Amino acid sequence: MKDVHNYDRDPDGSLYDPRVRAAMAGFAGGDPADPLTLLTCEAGAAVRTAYHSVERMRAHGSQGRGVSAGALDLLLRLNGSDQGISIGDLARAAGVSSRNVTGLMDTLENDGLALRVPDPGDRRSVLARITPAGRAWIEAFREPSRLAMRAMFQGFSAEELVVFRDLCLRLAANQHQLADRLSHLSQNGDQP
Amino acid sequence: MKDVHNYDRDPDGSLYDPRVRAAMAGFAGGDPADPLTLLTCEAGAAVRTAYHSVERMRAHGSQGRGVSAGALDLLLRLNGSDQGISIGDLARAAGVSSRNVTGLMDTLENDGLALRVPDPGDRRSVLARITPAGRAWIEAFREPSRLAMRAMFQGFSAEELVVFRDLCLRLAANQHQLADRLSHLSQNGDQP
DNA sequence: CCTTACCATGAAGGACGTACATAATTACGA
DNA sequence: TCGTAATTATGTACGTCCTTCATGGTAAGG
Repeated sequence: MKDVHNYDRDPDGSLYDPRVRAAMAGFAGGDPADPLTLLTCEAGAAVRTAYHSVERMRAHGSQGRGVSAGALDLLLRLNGSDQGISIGDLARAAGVSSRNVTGLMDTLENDGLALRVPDPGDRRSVLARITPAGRAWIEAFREPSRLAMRAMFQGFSAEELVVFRDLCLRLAANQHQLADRLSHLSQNGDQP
Repeated sequence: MKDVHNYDRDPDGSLYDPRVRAAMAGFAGGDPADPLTLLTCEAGAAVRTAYHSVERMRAHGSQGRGVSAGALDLLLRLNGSDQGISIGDLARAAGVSSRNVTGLMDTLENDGLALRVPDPGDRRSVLARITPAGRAWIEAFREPSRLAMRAMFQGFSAEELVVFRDLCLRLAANQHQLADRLSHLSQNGDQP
């Protein structure tokens, strides 16, 4: 499991993964008129790597306390709301299926960190709400998590963090727009 | 599953997710002497979002052709090598357990896209090698994937792609250094 | 030679995520 | 008003990724 992390640096000083580049060169490779394809492939792989790193750190901090990654996501969102959030809204906010949120809420409810209350305005709907125990859990989680996050982003300036967030969300926005277009294409015919 | 994607923009024009910020404000929140913590939390959440976007696009392109995300990762790496790569090396390169790579190789071998050959230099080791069918699969996958990647990173300049890759890998490098330090700490006593 | 370390894999399990079907409820149109 | 369609949460059933621990085969160094 020990990963010999030999990233290299391009002439401009930016990091890259030589193994990824070797793999992608044979894939996106030969066309010199299209250097952007190689770059996008490398960037896509880098996102994957970064995500795994974040998840691993998160696991160290939360999994040891009995809450998994997806459940933590929900709990943090619930912590930002007092009256509760419906299952569907949570699913849309997190970009996952509502069935998934139902399952995560089951585990949170079993642990006593959240509970379901009926939505007074819609009897089909269920509001998920954080419990005092949930808030206490988050409170205990706060400081170690803060330190871990700071360590993860060690060496990042505030400007770099902002740029990073912006690039990540632009990626997500592009994907979403694309997915919408694809689903509309498959629903309708062809030309507008 | 339709996600109403209402990201907002900070005064400087950079994207942020208001729901994440609301959740994180209550968590990393109040301390005005430490604005970086909120930023790091937002950045961490953004990585997660971006990763899911990439995975979803990848699923559209490959899962429909019978190869899952992890297996595709392996196949691309194998495509960059002719004589083959050992299971352990693949695991270290991808940052996952070797057991995991064994399982993914099983599926690739069942599909005929890769095969195992004995390592002439070490009879314990097994070299994973791509087959002609594997290369043909990749060839067929190349053009749709290229288009999808270009669409995903639409609006990204070459410089932004480089910066993005650099930031992602710096994150991964930090995490790795941190994990090493933690494991050493738990192995040894305390002070150096 | 023999102990130690390494390699791939079997076994078992956890977590995330999906699709489809269903019952309850709401919304809307004739 | 009544009936049809849409929405909400959830049951059922899967698939994939990833992990840890245990095991048999092999290499390396004393």
